[in-house]
Amino acid sequence: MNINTRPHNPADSAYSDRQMSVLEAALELLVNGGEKAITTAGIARAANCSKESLYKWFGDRDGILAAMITYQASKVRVSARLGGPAQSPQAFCAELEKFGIDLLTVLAGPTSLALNRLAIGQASLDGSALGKLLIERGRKAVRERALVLLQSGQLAGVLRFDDRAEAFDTLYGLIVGDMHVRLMLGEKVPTLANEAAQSAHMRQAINNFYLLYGREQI
Amino acid sequence: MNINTRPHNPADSAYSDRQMSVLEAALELLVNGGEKAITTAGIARAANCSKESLYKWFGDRDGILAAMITYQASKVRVSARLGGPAQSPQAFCAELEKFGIDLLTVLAGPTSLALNRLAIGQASLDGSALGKLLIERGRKAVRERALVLLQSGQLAGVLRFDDRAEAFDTLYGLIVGDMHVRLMLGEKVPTLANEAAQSAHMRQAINNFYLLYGREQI
DNA sequence: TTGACAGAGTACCGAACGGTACGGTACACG
DNA sequence: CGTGTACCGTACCGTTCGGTACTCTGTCAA
Repeated sequence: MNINTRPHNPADSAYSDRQMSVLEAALELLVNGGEKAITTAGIARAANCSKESLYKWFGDRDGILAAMITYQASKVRVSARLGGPAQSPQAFCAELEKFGIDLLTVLAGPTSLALNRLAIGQASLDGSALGKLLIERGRKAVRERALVLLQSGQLAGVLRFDDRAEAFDTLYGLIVGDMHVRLMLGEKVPTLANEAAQSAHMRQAINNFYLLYGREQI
Repeated sequence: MNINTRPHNPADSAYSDRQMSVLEAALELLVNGGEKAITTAGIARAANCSKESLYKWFGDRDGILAAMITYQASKVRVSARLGGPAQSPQAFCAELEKFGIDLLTVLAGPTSLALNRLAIGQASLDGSALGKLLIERGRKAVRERALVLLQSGQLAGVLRFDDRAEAFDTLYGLIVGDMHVRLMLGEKVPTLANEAAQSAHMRQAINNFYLLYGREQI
């Protein structure tokens, strides 16, 4: 059975090399020109393939958009550290800061921004299929990674909390704030302009998080 | 030559009653059907006006979208309390909680969500005009309100911080977190499902904020 | 060699949309 | 009463886009 004969199944993340190069071209179009630039003719031209192949592989235009999200999510699959329980507090702090930097880097990346804009622009009163896909494939990954990280911090005696999810929400809010929305709206966020500002913001966020959920009192 | 036929309007509303009713109809279309539903013919049909009038009043389709944002922002103009310096800590806490509830209520409102989706969907690599407008007309208002609120808290001796903007960012992150993005993606956020969950979340956020920026140590 | 097949390239179709033009109507004003 | 004006309703135009069909070329296996 050829791989091409199972097209529009969202759970199927196995794309052929040709299909991946097509999705790559489509992502570049999206990043550079927004949703308006994602036309079937445009993708076919940019990827040197025929429109007929696009429809055979992805079903319809929505299938292409969904495949773009699935493909990009499978590409960014972060190195999910296993939650090793014991480390020094300093090592854990560095781990936490690395997570924060990674989070901001991903959220501010042009491809992530473009896909989030795409899914949000499509959403309406009823739940958006692209939005669901983005949450399932993209957001849950970083959330899971953060949850095991927090748990390892608790086991190592660095952190103290009752509700892991609540602690994660707080951490996320302290790190990201409204930066994500502002970026998606096209604003130039000064916190991310240079390395120094970004590092200062991250230290501030982590410090506040420690004040709230650190084991030692202040 | 100004076409505005309302000489003695309040300086704020630059739109005539007829134009406002048209914008109201356009907003309803947007809320119910997303950006795709904002067609010139659709607006004209829903508002019982002619397409020619639309183009005379707003220039082109983008002008209609911009007018929708401007009009909605002028409508939601919150009662900006003047920063009265002295209150009891309890009164200030209630004020802060009221601000948080208002903030979440506005952000989760269908019209605000639809307009944010619209502006984000239009944004691209270069800054979006709608995004700038939304930030300028919508976001800055609540930010200013929060800043004077925080300052009054500092003057009343309840809060303690060096950088007002930094404190506001923290407060915003604690209250909103990633709820706004999840709502825009179409997710049903359980924190906003019922009054109890919302109130609990708000108390948690305010409490954390006090732990970070309250005057008395814990 | 030949047949099957995947896929590129192109032409085409119908629908929808942005924008314009025009006729008809109500109303204000002199 | 005549004239101008604002505006509605509708018809119309050019363009674009999603989706389909058809032709042609390269590849591979029997």
